[in-house]
Amino acid sequence: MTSSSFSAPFDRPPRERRESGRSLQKGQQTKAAIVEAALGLATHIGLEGLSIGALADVMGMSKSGVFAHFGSREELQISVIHEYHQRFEQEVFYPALNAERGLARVRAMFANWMQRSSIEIDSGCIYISGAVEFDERTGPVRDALADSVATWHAAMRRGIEQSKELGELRADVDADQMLFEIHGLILALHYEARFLKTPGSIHRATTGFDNILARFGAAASNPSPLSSPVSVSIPTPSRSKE
Amino acid sequence: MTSSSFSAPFDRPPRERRESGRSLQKGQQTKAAIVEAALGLATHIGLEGLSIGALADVMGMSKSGVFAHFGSREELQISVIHEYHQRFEQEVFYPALNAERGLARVRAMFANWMQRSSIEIDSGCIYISGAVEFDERTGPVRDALADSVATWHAAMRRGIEQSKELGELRADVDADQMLFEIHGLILALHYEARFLKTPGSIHRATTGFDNILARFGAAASNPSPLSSPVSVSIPTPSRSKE
DNA sequence: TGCAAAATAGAACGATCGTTCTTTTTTGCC
DNA sequence: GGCAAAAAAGAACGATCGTTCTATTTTGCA
Repeated sequence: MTSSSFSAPFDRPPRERRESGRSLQKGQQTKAAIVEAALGLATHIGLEGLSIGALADVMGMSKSGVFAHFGSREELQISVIHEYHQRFEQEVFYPALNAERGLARVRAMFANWMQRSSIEIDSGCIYISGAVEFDERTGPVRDALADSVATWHAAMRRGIEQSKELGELRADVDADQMLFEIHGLILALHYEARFLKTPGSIHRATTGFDNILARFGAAASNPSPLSSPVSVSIPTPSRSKE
Repeated sequence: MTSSSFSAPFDRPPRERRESGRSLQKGQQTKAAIVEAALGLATHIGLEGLSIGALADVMGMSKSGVFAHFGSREELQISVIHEYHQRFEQEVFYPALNAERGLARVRAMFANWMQRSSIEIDSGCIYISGAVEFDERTGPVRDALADSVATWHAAMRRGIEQSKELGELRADVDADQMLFEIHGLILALHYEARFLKTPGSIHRATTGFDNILARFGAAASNPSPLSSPVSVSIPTPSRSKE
């Protein structure tokens, strides 16, 4: 509910267009529709592949009509990133807050992340394509992208730290190390399922997560910690939705 | 030495230009120089960012002069992929064959892979950027890329299987699962070090590999398997080069 | 209903793209 | 050294790109 922590770098729009709080002006809702269409295009072909001409075709508008809402292509790209950030937040982060603080919440975060990633096997993910497109550039687009990713990573790291404080993870666990390995599972899923079309990748990612949990000290919830330490599927007890 | 296994899909050029085995014609060595320059550009800006005009500038040639060597941009991209494949092969795979069959060789493969990945934090990697650029396309470029990656994965999987046969890994280890998790470490390294500029990513990747080895049954070479199961750095005993 | 402002359309710009065609230069062998 | 072939250059093509400018339409409030 609270939009305090996760959405730190992207606060609400700076109160544009008058001081009226009434229904959206026509231009504003058109802009929102353009951003939605742009996000749909960008996930598939990337932020760099996104062109104003193609976007205008999709919208049934003229190039200049679309362009006028943003003033530059960079501003359009940043709008798409902010929109993606908000959706990620609402699909992955907020629902996980319904789970109990600690390991249950970390599990919920990963489960939600996996659900979204599974969908993005078909649609694409601008956190991943954007990283490749902007990894050697500077500027506001790269910064918006990196800030958004860093914010999500910070949220997951916080969950891991809280699990440590609650004794659900070993006290000597390196949260950054654990996050690094989890992130790798998501990236491998995207690579193998979306590019290589390898079957069974989703199961490998979830199995990898269970393996990481077992190793980083979540052995308490593991019924037989020594008999089969590999590929043990630890069920998620309390899930909020899904 | 033997070019038997790893380089399966990319055999030697089909004996172009006469049947003479003598020194390279002028055109051939120019083409080789173009491919080298193209590879240098493509690793930084991607196979899709690679333009014939920019390549001509780098080479000090005309666009049409460069173009004539390939006949199409796709053919240029495929040539770059083949060149990258060969270099990867010679830097990562072949040297690892000097290590003993089994876990030592798997360790050597990963160490060589890591060394190359560490360099590619600065230069980029077309296996990673290419996956994002071509994950929703069909055609010869995507196929060349996917085949090259799949061939390398097969080589690593073979090393894991051999380690199982030699009893250096648990008999019930899922080689695809282990490969998936290792691949994730390389991808996370690239993402966090190259895009996010997170310090310490190289150490996290090597630590992750040690963690995977410890979990998948390489406990025999681990001096104290229970005291500190996290972040244990298992030294690589016999390394061929480096 | 009228009118200013906002939203959209339309045309054109310079630049770059891959590609084709023609011409010139360079190469390698007799 | 001459000569055919290979290699490279040069110019031009249609297309698309982001962007700018002006004209037209639509909106929202008086």
